[in-house]
Order: sequence, then structure tokens, then C-alpha cells
Amino acid sequence: MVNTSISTDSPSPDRILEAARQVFARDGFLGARMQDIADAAGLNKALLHYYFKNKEQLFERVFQDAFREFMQKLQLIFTGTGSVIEKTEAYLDAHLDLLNRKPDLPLFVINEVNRDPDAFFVALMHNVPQGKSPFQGFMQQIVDEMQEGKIRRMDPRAFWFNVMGMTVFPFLARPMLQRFTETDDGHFGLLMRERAQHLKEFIRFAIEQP
Amino acid sequence: MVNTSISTDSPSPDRILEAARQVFARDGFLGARMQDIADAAGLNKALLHYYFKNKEQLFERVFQDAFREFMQKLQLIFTGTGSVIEKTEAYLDAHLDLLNRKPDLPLFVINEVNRDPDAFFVALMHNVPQGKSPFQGFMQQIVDEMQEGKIRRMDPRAFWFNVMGMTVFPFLARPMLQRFTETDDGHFGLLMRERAQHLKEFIRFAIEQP
DNA sequence: GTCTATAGGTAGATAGAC
DNA sequence: GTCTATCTACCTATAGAC
Repeated sequence: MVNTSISTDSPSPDRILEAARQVFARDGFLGARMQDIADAAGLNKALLHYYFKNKEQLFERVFQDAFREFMQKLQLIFTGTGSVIEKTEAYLDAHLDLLNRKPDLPLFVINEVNRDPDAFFVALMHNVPQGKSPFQGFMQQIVDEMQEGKIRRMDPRAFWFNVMGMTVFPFLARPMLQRFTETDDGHFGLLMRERAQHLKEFIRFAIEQP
Repeated sequence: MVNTSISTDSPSPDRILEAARQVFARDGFLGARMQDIADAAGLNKALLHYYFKNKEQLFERVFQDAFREFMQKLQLIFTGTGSVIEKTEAYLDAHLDLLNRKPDLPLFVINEVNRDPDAFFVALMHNVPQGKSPFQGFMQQIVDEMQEGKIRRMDPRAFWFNVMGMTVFPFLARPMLQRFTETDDGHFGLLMRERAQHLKEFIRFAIEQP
């Protein structure tokens, strides 16, 4: 019989981080209680504070761990070779795969970034130590390809807002969108798994120079 | 000399609602303190509880008031006449105008909907008493125009997720997007004011049958 | 390292005078 | 209607035994 809950034989710090990830993602920073995290990790509050000085520090650690996977993928895609459309499609595959595996991550990240933008900035720099953000190169590449006539002219930032918005928003607004469109959980999940393919076509038509 | 803060001669319930709107939008439901709302409204906690039984009830009232303007506009646009592209463009103008006037509303709404989806559903029904959601008709119209060959074939829900995501997401992820693209407040505001025009073109290319 | 017990502080809600 | 003072509950964090 495999234990499907948080493994009881893993070291305490790991058990705590996994439990904290779940509770913070579900309840947010303010809504999460150290007691709940302790219960989920199978230990008590005092031991939580033994491993992590306070709630804030535990949260920052959980947030950075959660954000790292995303940033590393972005780094890899945007610093690689390929056209704007190829990189955009690689981003769609990578991010939507991550989102479908961890659908509660976006709300978690958005709230933390708005709660403490400076702490987010530190996390960002921590995960992308190189001086220049990988986005800057990508933005320049978009401008270049527009001048070459490969894609339609538009503000590169507006284009990126579009791509990221279409990718992430359904995971943020899921309950509202399901009510609006009368879509049950099963169909919504299907739509999200088909979403990378749909967005590739949608974006290609929107930006490709005929 | 005009008093630019919350008018001190307006009735107390109105002063409270306006103060609560600001504090809830800034701090969220859990982060907001009744003391802060009382201070902002220029009265004390006891009087808050005199007018509104508890924090939850005050919040629900504020949320419904905030959501009503949005739903009424949607109702008007989607039940009117016009093609899918015309209705989409009317939506972009209306929603982006609202978002630019109240940029902190989306995070507020998204969090409330995720915090208590059922309460949101009640608010939705309260603001759109008619049995059928205005979206249902619009979704059907999209399918019809696709069959007529006026616009490209795609899942109508996916299309709507795209439109709404591109519209709302920048206001949810503003601090993150500004860091990513190294855009200061002034330029970001400009991008948002130009956004309706940009999205009209982007979406037209994405869906219009050549 | 792990626990029980508790200190300390905060915030929602109420009692009761005016 | 409006206020001051207070109750009550909860939650983070720590003290201290084992």
C-alpha cells in the first residue's frame, strides 16, 4: 500500500514545504494557518518554528521554490535559438503543461506579487542571476522580425501581454468562466489540455504577415 | 475648497461603502481591517457594526455594487444587435474603459470569486435576474457566424477566454509585467489606454476569415 | 528534534452610556 | 445615531520539559 499523502519518512523540512505549498496555494498567505500546515505535515506548530523562523520566511521559501521552475523554463526558451513564433509556441507548451499540473499556482503568484512586489523582485533576481532578463532579448527579437516584415507591426510588450494573458487567465478566473460559459469541470479541463494547440493557431493568424 | 476625501456630509452608509470599497480593494477581504474602514469613513468600529452586521455582509455589499456596473454593461452589449466582431469591440471599449478607471477591481473580483464561488454565483444571478445568461446567446452567435464562414472555426469558449484574458490579465499581473518588460508606470498606463485599439486589430486578424 | 503549554498581540463583535 | 470600553476568539510565536 503506497502512502498517497505526504510521505511520513521524508525529512521534516521537505514535509513542511510540501504541506505549506498546498495550504498557502489553497488559502493564500493571510488565510493560511500555521496549525493547518503543521497538521498537513504531521507535526506541531512549535516544530514548524524550529525549522522556519516565522510564517513570512516559510512563505517566501515556498514561493521561490514554486516560481523557480517557471523562470528556469522561460530562461531556457527565450535565450535559445528560433523565431518569435517558434519561441512563443515553446512557451505555450511549457507554461500550459506547468499550469495543467499545478492549476492553483497563478492565483498564488499573482497575489504574492501584488502583496509585496519588492519581495517578488528579489525572488526574480535570485532565480535569474544574470544581469539581463531573458525577456529583453526576446522583445528585441520581436522588433527585429517586425522590421524584416516577418510578423505584423505592434508594440512587443502588448504582444507579450496578449500571449501571457490568454495562457494564464483561464486558470485565474476559472470559477467565473465556468459559470459564464456553463462549462463543467471535465469540459474545462479538456479545453485547457487543448489550449496550447488552439493558442498556437490563434496567435499565428494574429501576427503572421500574410 | 472642495473636499477631495470621502465627503463628510454624505450619509454614513454611503461613506462606509466608499471607504470599504477602497480598503477591500487594496487589502483584500482577509487583509482589510474594520478599524481601517472606520478610520477611512471617519467614524468608529461600533458604528460600522450598527450599519452592517458584520465584515462578511459589508464585503458582499461592496462586491455586488462593484460587480453590477460590469455585468450591466455586458448585458447591454451581448443582448444588442451587431456581429461577433462588433460586439467584441464594444466589449473591449467598455471593459477597458472600466478597467482604466478602476484598475484594482480585477484582483478584487478574482479573489472573491475564488474565495467563495457560490456567493459570487448569487451576486451574478442578482445582477442578471433573467433566466438565461447573456453569454449563452453570444456563444451561439459565434457558432452561427463560423458556420456562415464569417469567422474562423474554433471553440467559442476558447475565443472568449482569449478576449477576456488579453483584456483583464495586464491589470492583474501589472507589477510582474512591468518588471519583465521594464516598463514604468507612465508607459504602462499609456499602453493600457491604447489597448482597446490594439486588441481590436489583433483579434480581427486572429478570427476574420480572409 | 519533538513535544505541551502558554504568552502576547490583534481584530471582529458587543454592551451600554449619551 | 454615535461614541468609549470591553469581551471574546483566534493565531503567531516562544518557553521549557523530554
